[in-house]
Amino acid sequence: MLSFAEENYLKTIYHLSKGGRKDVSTNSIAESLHTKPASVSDMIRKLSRKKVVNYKKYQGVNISKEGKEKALLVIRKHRLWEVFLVNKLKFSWDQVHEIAEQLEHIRSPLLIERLDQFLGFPQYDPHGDPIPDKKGVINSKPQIPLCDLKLNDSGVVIAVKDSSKEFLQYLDKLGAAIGTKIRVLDKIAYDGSMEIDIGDQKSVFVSGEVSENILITS
Amino acid sequence: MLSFAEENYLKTIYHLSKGGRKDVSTNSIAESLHTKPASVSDMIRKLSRKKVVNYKKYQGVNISKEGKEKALLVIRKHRLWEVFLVNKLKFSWDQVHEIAEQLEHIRSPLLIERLDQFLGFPQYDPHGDPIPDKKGVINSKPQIPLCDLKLNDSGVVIAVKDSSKEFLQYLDKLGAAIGTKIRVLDKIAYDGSMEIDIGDQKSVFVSGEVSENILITS
DNA sequence: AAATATTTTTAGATAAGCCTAAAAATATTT
DNA sequence: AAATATTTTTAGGCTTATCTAAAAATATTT
Repeated sequence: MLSFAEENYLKTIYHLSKGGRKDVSTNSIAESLHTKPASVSDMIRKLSRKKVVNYKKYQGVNISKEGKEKALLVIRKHRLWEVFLVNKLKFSWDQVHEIAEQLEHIRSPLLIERLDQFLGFPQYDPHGDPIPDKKGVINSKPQIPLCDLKLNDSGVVIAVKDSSKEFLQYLDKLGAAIGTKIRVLDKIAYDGSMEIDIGDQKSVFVSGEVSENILITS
Repeated sequence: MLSFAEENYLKTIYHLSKGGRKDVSTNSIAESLHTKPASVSDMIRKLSRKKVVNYKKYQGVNISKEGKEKALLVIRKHRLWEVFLVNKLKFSWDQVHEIAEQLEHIRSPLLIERLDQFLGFPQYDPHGDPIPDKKGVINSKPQIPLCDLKLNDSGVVIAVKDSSKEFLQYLDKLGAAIGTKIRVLDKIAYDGSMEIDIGDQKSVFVSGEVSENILITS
């Protein structure tokens, strides 16, 4: 059985190996977890002994089949709890991440099954991320970063890449919650920023960084 | 801030100092927590340094005002989560203790407030135990152990002293859930067992141990 | 009250998870 | 390809929470 710390490492390795390529570096794990590379080396050896990652010294790690299943179960729990917090307890989408970080480690398969049922088998969490099923299978709709849209393209906000409080509160302020229609009015080559129309209501400028973190379905 | 382990010790000390008298022995704590007396000595010193218990070597511990508040907050969380599991997720009363043991350590004052509201501000958990309010205040109805009733006395099951799976499943089998009327048909002096009428429906014999763990309101 | 038994504490280990500092391996420059 | 820079690992410590074994204090018998 994995400890809380082991689950957190595994989850991070899973997330990092989605964005980048197969092998994940020690430093990137340390950075994600706000820990030191030396601690990561230790933990990786332990995860390797437990067969949840494949590891060759100095070569980075990649997650094993078994490890991926375990990571996806933690992610499933995290996202289901987020739905609970928002839909049932009326939290806002920027308040739930930290609490779900704790709740995701509660061990009880029956609890998760019942929670899933209680919530009506939701497919997506409040940030638009897909919820893996019991077996870890994810079915996600295609998501395109806002920055990749062409001039005059439009689409609907379907998810966010960054779930930080700060970013979500900024989106709230813009009125660009999930489900909002967005159209590209202008693309500024100089700094990658964009002028966009939000919900056919107002036009605003957003930075390149923001446009990378808003995910659109067309 | 207290660790999970510290919270568990504190909760146990609180419970033990309710049943017995003021000073709680090292051995009794060790027994309750399935740990060794040496470990308890260590932990007590730590809790004492943190001012949540009063401790004089070889004299046992008693919980401080501050410690009692913290213990009651953990108990509040435990009992609210039990209500959630039974009322919302349709768990049976014998399934919830272990899960609540995990959930009680989740740290988020807002979460507990919202959960309380979501559940309709319940006063009692599924085992009949009173739920402390935000400030740790408990208002509990008088509870008398079944074994203290006189011949022909009757009352309603209001709570159970033992919340173990085994005991609760036995009560289910008897049909003696909370709210059930019970009348004393006979008291066997020899071994402390009793013959009782359950819900005006059937008469059964229960052992002295069982009759100590069923709490009645008259 | 002396002897014995019990309880409690201390001493010394162990494992998990983290750290800093130094060494080793790999990558990048020149 | 040699020198330099970066990344990763190892070595050695620290804290928390546990343990066993032994010592010290308290309780109970005789």
